Amino acid sequence: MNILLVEDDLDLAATVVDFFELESTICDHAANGVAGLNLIQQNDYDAIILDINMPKMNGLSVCASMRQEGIDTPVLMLTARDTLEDKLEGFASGTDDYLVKPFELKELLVRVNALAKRRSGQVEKFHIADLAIDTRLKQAVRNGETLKLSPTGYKILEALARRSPAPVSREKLIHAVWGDNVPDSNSLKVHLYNLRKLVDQDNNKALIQTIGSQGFALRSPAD
Amino acid sequence: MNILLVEDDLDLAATVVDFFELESTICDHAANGVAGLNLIQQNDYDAIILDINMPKMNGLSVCASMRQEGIDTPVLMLTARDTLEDKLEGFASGTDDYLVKPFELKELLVRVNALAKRRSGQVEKFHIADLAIDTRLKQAVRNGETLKLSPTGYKILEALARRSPAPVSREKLIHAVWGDNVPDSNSLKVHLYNLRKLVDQDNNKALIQTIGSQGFALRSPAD
DNA sequence: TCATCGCTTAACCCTGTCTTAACCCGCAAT
DNA sequence: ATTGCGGGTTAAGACAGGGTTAAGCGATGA
Repeated sequence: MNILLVEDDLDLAATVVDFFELESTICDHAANGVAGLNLIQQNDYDAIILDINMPKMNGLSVCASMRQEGIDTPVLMLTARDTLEDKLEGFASGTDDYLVKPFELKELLVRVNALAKRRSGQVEKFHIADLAIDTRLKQAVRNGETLKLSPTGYKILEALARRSPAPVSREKLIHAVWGDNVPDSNSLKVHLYNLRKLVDQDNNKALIQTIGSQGFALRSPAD
Repeated sequence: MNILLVEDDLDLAATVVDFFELESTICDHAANGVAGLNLIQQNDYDAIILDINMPKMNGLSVCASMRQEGIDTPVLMLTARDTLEDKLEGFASGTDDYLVKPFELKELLVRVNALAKRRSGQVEKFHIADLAIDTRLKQAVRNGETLKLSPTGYKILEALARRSPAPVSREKLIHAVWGDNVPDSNSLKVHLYNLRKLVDQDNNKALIQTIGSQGFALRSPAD
């Protein structure tokens, strides 16, 4: 991950940068608003932490400017100002979150992570062996090839992936696919059969496994 | 806008609901976690406010469950618990923001708005492959040529672009174009057909794609 | 006033998908 | 040995979702 900290208190900045690097997050730093805005325009960060009180250009202006330019990177404002008016002003200028100093580093971390995760489109991706499922795009890829799944087939696969490597009972699967309108015959069997053909046929490793009278699991055979 | 409040303190709930309705935001209410989860599964809210301490099912479990099912609606947790551990636990279960009681109604409002706004997007320009959309000028350009879109056609294209490359459901598209005054027949089909003729006809790459029973997506075929 | 444009509507068709009902097998319990 | 059960495999028909067309209507602007 790649974030930017704009903060004129150099001690604090160093602490924050170090802390983020421990979490294997690259953290650029700018010591004033103008320098920060330049970096924002040149790079594509996953999130930005903005101090409000800064020389040259304050955080509110930086945020408003970047929004004006159409940059929608998530912003978290960091400041000692804690009145309601200050917060409202912050959100009015387009910030996504507002944290008051003094703060816990860990809280800053989880808040920034939450912002960044959303930005990437709540990337919910599953990887089971060489199978990748993208829940946002509603598609699955195995061996670099996008699988041509039917709508129902995809739903079953996603439900399996969500619980992987644990087995999913028949009832859970049926509920995941049909909700409460359950078809009255062995439709699920057939869908599973077809799904297996698409997912496992061209491979020596069968990922869709039948577990006793428990249900089905998506995992590599070794596990 | 359409949000959900899950809160067992009925007095507080009534206050919040009233406050949001003043801002012309429809605010559903559930008095416990189980009821809340049901509403979440049945409806598509712009944001959800979750109390943590509740009978039957606490807010953390509600949040974790909905995320498990792939519902990525923004969540704001509301609670009297203010220790760092509590907050970390909240974010670990998948919340987007965390506000400690007692709180100012206005702060709740702007935070919820910030969460909801991020979903609808505040970006002005989109680029999907060789297609460029300018939401300010309300026009789209492909291969250097400005497309002669009808008003409705443009609205559909913009709605698709905002979620690109993820698919957009029929319902979402209809809502984006007509709001609540929904035409009763297959108007959307026809508009999509016409839109495809304008956008994709002169190109080998068809950007407007049909995704199973999920909806439609704007993305290049390779993805 | 007329012409044009865009929107809605209702048909129609086609294709891919879902359901259904078979039949098959192996295993375990009787 | 037999029976029942859980699961796998097929194929056929029904069905729905989506694509395509054309006609009519209202609004808008010349």
